[in-house]
Amino acid sequence: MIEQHQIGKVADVVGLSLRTIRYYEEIGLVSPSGRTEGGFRLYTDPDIDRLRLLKALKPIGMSLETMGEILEMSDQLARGDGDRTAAERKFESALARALDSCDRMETALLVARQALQQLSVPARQGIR
Amino acid sequence: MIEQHQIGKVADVVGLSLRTIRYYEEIGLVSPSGRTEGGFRLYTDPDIDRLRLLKALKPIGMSLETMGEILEMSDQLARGDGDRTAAERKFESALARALDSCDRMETALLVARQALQQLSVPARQGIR
DNA sequence: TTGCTCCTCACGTCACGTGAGGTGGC
DNA sequence: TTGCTCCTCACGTCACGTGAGGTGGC
Repeated sequence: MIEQHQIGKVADVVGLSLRTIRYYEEIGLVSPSGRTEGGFRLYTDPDIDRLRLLKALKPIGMSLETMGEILEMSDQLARGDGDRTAAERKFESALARALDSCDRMETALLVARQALQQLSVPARQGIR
Repeated sequence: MIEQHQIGKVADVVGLSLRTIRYYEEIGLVSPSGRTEGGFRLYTDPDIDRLRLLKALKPIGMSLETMGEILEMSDQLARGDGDRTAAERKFESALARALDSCDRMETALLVARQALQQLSVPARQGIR
């Protein structure tokens, strides 16, 4: 029997808020695989993996729309429909752009650290 | 004579949009040092430095409110008013928290890169 | 005088946060 | 039966984007 989890537990293990998880469903990113009789959302492990991916990609400043496209392409490749090589190319290029975002973020982080250093140095001089 | 720059040039050299610069003024973060007769904003080099700092700290996910506090404390220390040691302590702790944000961002970036790698590996297997 | 740059509203958007009021399930 | 967890609206918020309609300045 497949393990089903309620939204609260999912939020806990993935590290997203209930609202965020519901919002991702609202915009069509991740829907629960089922519901209880009373309407409680039930998530399977693959559902949780999708949420984990979104949570992981969030910090690089990717829009939810772009993330949705990546998820969709990944699904399509996994199912194996459509034009394989064309789909593969699109997917690879999307991943490449995502990795570029990571690099830009890395640089931005460096700049931020330098700015913070610059800030603390003159302040110290003013005191001592 | 002090160099004055119009908002468009400032936006260009700093890398922020006109709207963003105006918004930062709206919420009290950075105001132009002057205006022309006709109402055009005029920025001096120190104004531009403040904007540069904001631009640099943005990627670490700090709220504009927090950045405002850092700017304010830095100003206060530069002017040298208030309780010096208390102000210094507050400022140092704010900077320390900012550097912590950088570290967390660094970790998040690592997780993002790993997630992207995981994504591309099974996709390739499905094709070959 | 013609363009380009700037101005102030003011509504729209993205990604949620935060109650309000109500029900499900061990 | 009592709590805790979940549900669906629906309005609020943060950090801007995006016109609309109008004026300034080399």
